[in-house]
Amino acid sequence: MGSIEPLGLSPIRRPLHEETVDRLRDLIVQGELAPGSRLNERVLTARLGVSRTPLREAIKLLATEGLVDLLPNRGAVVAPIDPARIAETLTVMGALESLAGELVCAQASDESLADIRALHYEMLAMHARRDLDGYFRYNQAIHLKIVEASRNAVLAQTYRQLNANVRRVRYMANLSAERWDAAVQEHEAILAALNARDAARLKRLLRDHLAAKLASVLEAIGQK
Amino acid sequence: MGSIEPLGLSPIRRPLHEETVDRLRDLIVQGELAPGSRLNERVLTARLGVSRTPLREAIKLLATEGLVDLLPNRGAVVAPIDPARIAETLTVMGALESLAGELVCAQASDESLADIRALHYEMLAMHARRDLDGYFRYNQAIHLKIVEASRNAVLAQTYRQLNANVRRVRYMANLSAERWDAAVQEHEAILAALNARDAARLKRLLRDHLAAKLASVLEAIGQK
DNA sequence: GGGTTGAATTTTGCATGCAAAGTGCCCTAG
DNA sequence: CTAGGGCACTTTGCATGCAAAATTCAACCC
Repeated sequence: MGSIEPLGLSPIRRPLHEETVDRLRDLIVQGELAPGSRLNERVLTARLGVSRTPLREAIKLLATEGLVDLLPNRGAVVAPIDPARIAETLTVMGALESLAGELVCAQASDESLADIRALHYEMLAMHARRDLDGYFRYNQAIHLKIVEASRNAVLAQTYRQLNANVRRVRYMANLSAERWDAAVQEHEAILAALNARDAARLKRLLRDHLAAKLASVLEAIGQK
Repeated sequence: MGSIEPLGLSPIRRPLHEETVDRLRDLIVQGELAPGSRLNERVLTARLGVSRTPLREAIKLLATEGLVDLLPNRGAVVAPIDPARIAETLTVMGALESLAGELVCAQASDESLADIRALHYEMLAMHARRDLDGYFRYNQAIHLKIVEASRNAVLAQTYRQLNANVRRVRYMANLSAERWDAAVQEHEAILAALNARDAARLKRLLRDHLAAKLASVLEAIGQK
């Protein structure tokens, strides 16, 4: 029954196609593969060190995430960053986070809330020392944590999927100082509502927060 | 520039993997491939008349939709119908429809609303003649149409994806007469709010309607 | 000189081959 | 008769082969 693990060494290889999806997604999200650029299979197999089969499976998965566009008989390109689509995505994410907030107030464990609080203060620290990258990381982590604390796996997965598409603009959009400060204020309010488990208020705050992010992101894109 | 279409004849073949995703999804949604049954590649290639490559791509896509579970090195199985997961999914769909209702009131064209009205009356006809299958079809069509009328493609796609998973229970759950009548009443109210473009009311109605469906579905599953 | 055609090359889409992991059956030992 | 081990078969995961579609590029015609 229980097979013997070879001495702590856990050579449980993840399937190649999974690994490839993640690596390719990272390349796209971080902008290393620019929006609009073609995904040449030969080039990518060389770059990623996998054969075409798992690569193609990965490309098709990312197409359903909206990160790449499939052109029949002509391969795939990194999906362009379409402001309208980003706006649509953030609208949906707003509704999802809003639902998450409601669920969190109703049923999240105190430990989850404590985790979120901790992340919040880490984020404040990053803001204090004007570390934008660090701030983004903790900001992301907080929103993800809220969604996960909702104890609704479908919600969390849907949110993560949409999020990949939005994260791409991060690397283009350098927050204005005012917007940054305002966002931190909004997070303070969110944390307060979370502590009070005030579902109605939290819902509204999260939704407004996402709406503000939408405005900020669109402005940043517009400048490009 | 504009290439000439070969005389109206449009022999544009869809990619095989796409075709395969759709066919396989139908088999699963309609229960022809029972929950828990293994997806043997050799068997399915024979049944669908495609080779393993597009089939495997299709299976991986359906895995992200949650219709199949991937077991590394042991293939794939049709995802079991998990009441908890169905509940989670319907909760998320409720939030999405609620958002859709809001958007529809704000910005849908009068034509879209007219389409929905028409579908509504078709559905009433099916209810009148106690045609459950026809009723389900129009019911589905109405909900999809609402989501599409929101003019948010991301919302629509997300909704459709979640919906596939829920449609499976349809074929198991034979609505009680009371619940059926109640659902029709709810639809009447929804249509009224839609006509009045009363966003707040529509939001609430759609959310409650989904919640009621959730209860009904869970009960039906419970009986199995 | 500009535009068009067409042949060579590249690239994709799908099929199939090969090795490793998994499964089950049978035989044997107790 | 049951439990265990080993061997053969099946199935998956990944790599590669092959044909068709698309792209490129250059010669040619007007």
